[in-house]
Amino acid sequence: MPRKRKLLTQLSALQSNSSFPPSDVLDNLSTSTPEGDSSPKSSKYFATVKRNSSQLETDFFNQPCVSLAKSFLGQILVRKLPDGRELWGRIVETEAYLGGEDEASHSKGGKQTQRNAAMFMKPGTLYVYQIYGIYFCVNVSSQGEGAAVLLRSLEPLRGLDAMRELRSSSRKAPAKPLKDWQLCNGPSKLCQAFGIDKAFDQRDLSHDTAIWMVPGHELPGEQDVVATTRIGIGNRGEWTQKPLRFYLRGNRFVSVVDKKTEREMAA
DNA sequence: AGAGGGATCTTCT
DNA sequence: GAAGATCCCTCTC
Repeated sequence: MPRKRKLLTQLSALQSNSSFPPSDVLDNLSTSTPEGDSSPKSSKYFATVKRNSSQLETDFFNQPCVSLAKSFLGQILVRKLPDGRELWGRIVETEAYLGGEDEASHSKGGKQTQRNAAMFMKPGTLYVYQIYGIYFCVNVSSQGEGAAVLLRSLEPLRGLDAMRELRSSSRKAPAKPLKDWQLCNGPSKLCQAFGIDKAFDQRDLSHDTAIWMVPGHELPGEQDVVATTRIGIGNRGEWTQKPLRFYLRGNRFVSVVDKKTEREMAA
């Protein structure tokens, strides 16, 4: 489905009331420009009003890892940049990393280190680590000892110009401007686009002022979620093949599509 | 369209 | 000392 039409669908769903999400999400929408990027900085008072009742809290994050990984799909990650600009992205792809027994997890064997400490913290705590010396990945701690959910892809909703800047700055050739679908379709790309680095490690998603989540208005049903193997974990025995990656079927912003699994799904 | 390699550095063995 | 929950560019078919 064309993107424009999809956005229109979302918008009309919002405006035709529905009790969900609550009012301040609507406020955000109605006070933002369509572009969202060049909007004037809001006052402190307004910013305070903006982020309270609708944001996802600890009780949401406090669910088993696989359950949380699926529940994230369709929810919205919000990032407020130092200059006041807000970035919005709809979560479309996640991976569950269980503690202890999961051989592909940084917390395998139940071992806690300085790096992975955030995986053992309260649900909703961010675990950010550097990979290959140059990139970052962001996880959210879930219920369960050492368990966390990796955020793999977002559908950019607001602040796309800022995302493009952040993504392009760390690349070599100026090249062509990135397409919308290239902004956040990968765990390290979304970190770049949202300005998430090591400084966000161990922060609490339900109390931070620079990053938080709000409920999405278009949540998927069972049929819309593809469950398949995780990406880039190498050979981890039986854990290599477990269906612990989840993404929205048919969404253009997913990083890796598994057509075979999709064909095997019941229509 | 797909394969292959380089970048780059922290963490843990 | 080696590996790594990645990305991007280049080469080849």
